[in-house]
Amino acid sequence: MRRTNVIDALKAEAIGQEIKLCGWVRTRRDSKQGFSFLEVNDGSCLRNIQVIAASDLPNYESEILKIGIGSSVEVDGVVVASPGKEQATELKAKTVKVHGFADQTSYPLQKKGTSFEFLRTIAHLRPRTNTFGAVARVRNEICRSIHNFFLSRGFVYVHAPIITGSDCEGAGQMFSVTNLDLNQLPSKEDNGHKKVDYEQDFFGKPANLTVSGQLEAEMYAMALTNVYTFGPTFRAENSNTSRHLAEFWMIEPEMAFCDLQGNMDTAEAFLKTIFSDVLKNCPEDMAFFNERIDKTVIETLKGIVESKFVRLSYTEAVDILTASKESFEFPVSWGTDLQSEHERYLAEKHFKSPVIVYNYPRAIKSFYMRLNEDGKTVAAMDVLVPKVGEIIGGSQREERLDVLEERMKEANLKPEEYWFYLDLRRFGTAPHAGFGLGLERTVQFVTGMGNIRDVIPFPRTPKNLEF
RNA sequence: UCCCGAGUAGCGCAGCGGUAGCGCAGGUGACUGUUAAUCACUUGGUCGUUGGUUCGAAUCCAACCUCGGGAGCCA
Repeated sequence: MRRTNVIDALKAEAIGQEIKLCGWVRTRRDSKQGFSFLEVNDGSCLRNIQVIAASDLPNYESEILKIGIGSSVEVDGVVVASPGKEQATELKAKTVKVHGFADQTSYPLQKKGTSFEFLRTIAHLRPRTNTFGAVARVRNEICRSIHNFFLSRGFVYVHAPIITGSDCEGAGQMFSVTNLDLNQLPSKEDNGHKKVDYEQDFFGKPANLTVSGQLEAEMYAMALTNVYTFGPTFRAENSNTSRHLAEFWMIEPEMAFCDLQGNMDTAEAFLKTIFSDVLKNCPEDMAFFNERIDKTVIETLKGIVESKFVRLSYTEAVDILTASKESFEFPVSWGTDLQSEHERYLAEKHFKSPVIVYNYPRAIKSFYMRLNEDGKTVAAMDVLVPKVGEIIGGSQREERLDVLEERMKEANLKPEEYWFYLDLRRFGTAPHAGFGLGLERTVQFVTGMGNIRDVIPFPRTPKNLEF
């Protein structure tokens, strides 16, 4: 018999069908009238299906009465209309096969209140909870929506490498990749100093995990026009916040013949598509988040889908912040980077909507961002959303060889290590732009989950690598 | 990494100087087309670790570890 998912067995159309259903028991209730109720969940949706197991089943005494939370079962039976108030259908069991019991004295999950902190210590079991099941499904829907958005617009999905040889991508601290014996490192003399001899390492030179796929995406954009990367990214920063991970997923579109304006247009349409897809395709999970996690998520997402993002220059942002009566811990002045509190004020209080800030001072942004005509600012943009803060960071790239070389000197970078990046400007250069979207921050924003460690299956953070 | 706050039964928490308690879970029994079922009884703890103050420390102090909130870095 073909296996049916819980989500399908719950539909009224299923009534009368004979099905096989498999899943994990969330709770068992017994009736002395001669049957037990088993709430079974298989992750296909938030809800459970109620299985009616009658006492005349051959294994009723021996097995069914021993089923507790966490047991896995395979049920053959008929879907019938439920006399109960809480559900339309239920499954009347003809056979109940127990694949595995779960010892109730040691099974850590309960029917009632379990903290996210505790669930992180049992990351192998937490997907069996309502919240983490819903997060997994919404995260999946967001990924589907992202691919749909780009593929339907003719973007090519490019796989950027995970291991990179450029040790100065500039986006943060990197993790080393080596197969040298760390207890017996080969060394060689260099100007009288003993240094690790990387020539003996696997790649013959220092290697790291990528902190961004942007440079690689730019190379493909300069041939395929519109591309995007979607993969894991690594930062070895000692960041202990609810918004940072050492390993996270990032989406980086890169578009040739595109300026900052087009970049902002794409970013806005992109976020709106994701939010509306989730609202449309995950109504049950979103209702759950709205009820249990954050009473405002659905309203917020709907508002964003229907509204236009506020766009203002860095200079205008500084003017607004200076004019505001808000008392900030850090003073605002033109030329310094916006602090978290400033970004939050703009998105949460002043505009109460996503905000795109663009044209930042050149001194506080990366070398590859295109220098504006004023000579003081670069064509950078950050998309700020309430609560999470920066969700997208991007820019139009510097396509002029001489300007780029000048900017690299300012940043103390060695042009020879970026020879391929500079080649793009030598051979058929073109204006281009792109941005990076943090997947986990997007999942956080969409679900209302407060901690980024709870929107990725197995979070990697400083001193945390158990699973 | 910095500034706050917290670590007490499997989980959620109370106790804040005199030697440990509640709810849930687990166990036993009763009851029930039940809905995080309900009711009664019951098992369970070197109070994060190490050291100090004290006649006496879960309670006060110090260091460390872990977690949370905020900051920096950023996505």
